[in-house]
Amino acid sequence: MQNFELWKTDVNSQARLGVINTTSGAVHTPVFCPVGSLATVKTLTPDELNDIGCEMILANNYHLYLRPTSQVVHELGGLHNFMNWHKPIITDSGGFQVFSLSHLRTINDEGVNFKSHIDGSNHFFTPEKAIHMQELLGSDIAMAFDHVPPSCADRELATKSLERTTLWAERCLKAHTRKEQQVYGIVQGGMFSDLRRRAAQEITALSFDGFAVGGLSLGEPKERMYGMLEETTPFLPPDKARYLMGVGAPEDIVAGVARGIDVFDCVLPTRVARNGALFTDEGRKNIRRAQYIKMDDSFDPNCDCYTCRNFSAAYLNHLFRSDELLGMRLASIHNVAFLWRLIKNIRLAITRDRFTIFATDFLGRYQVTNEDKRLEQKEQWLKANNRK
RNA sequence: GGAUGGGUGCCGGAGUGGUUAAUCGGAGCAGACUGUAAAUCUGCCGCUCGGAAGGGCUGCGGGGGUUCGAAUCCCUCCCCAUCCA
Repeated sequence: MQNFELWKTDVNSQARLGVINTTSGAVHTPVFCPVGSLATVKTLTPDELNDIGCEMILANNYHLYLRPTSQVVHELGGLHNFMNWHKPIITDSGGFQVFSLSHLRTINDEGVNFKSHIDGSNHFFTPEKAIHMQELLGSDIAMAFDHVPPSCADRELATKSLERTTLWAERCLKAHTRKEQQVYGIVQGGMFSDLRRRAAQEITALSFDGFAVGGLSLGEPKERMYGMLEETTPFLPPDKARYLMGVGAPEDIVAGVARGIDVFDCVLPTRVARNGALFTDEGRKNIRRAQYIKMDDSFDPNCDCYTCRNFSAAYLNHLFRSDELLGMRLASIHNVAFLWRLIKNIRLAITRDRFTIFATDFLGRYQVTNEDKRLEQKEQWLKANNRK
């Protein structure tokens, strides 16, 4: 059985329909993977994810290595057993933490020295170690250890991280021993078209089971990100799965599929849910708003998720205003279910050769946050948190 | 009746002569969040005109006074808490 089967390509776009075959089962694509870095999709049980329909989730090598440690997870029967999720799991190598915890690490060609955010202890990550630890976790798909540069990286840094990522990719493949576990390589290249192309060519020359596009959606404007995608996916082999890392805003999933992406993962639906924002066909809406205090109807009448079937907007509003934990759970269920419904609709549209019509319709209705506001507030968040 | 301590913006609570439309919490009103150090962060939060910059008005229990200037000092009245009769 092939690791990836391409079933169909849309006639009017690059959208694809396919299936990823893993030892834990099949994953139909396009697919969205909720993120459970610490072996838990925050606030949700595996049963709830199953009820929604989720086919694959993402866990994090770095976080689990620090606690409870990869070895402990291994001794407890592996990640699936440990967290009681028996469908496919993809693990991030820790490459993203090279970016997100950049102030706690130093990097050279050999690897990355992290100062643990938990207790300050030092840990040296190498590509070999990143692969070995993911083998201990027993994920179905392991990611290569990459160097993620910030979106503002200049040409020099983007080139360096690209070269380092290629070097590390080769070492990852060489270190990999578990045949039943797939490994995906990652394309970097910053915000430079030619570097993206070069990275794609270098990485796809290696015998990975699938290919990821990394280093996007890190604060650059959306058009930029879409542009970079367009410079990358044409250089990826059609017979391997393509994974856009860390992307999961509804509009970006649609845009990504249109540009030939099969797999997405993102913390957005669950994080945003914990802060009271719910996805709707018209865009994200804050359930805390005063307008919902007395709304006895379902928050989203178009939604058939557990939350919308059983609770009023007024009740959700109350839970959030009262800081009740159930609010975060119900909102998370809704947001993950919303994305899953989006994925199902996308698949259906591709099947019927109607993807571009669907995409135009969806994007026409879905209100996206103003770019300037996004960037401004993101900056403020970073500033506030760097103080600590 | 007496003693003591108090009365500050929606609430709690700083502030004891100018830099105070008034620190800081909470509540309230909005917004952000993209391979999770995120149940986090940001802005607004007396009234009013303005898109904004900025302007006007009112304001620290009530009234009166001192002062160039008062939430802050003085007088007086009202109210609250505790204690004593």
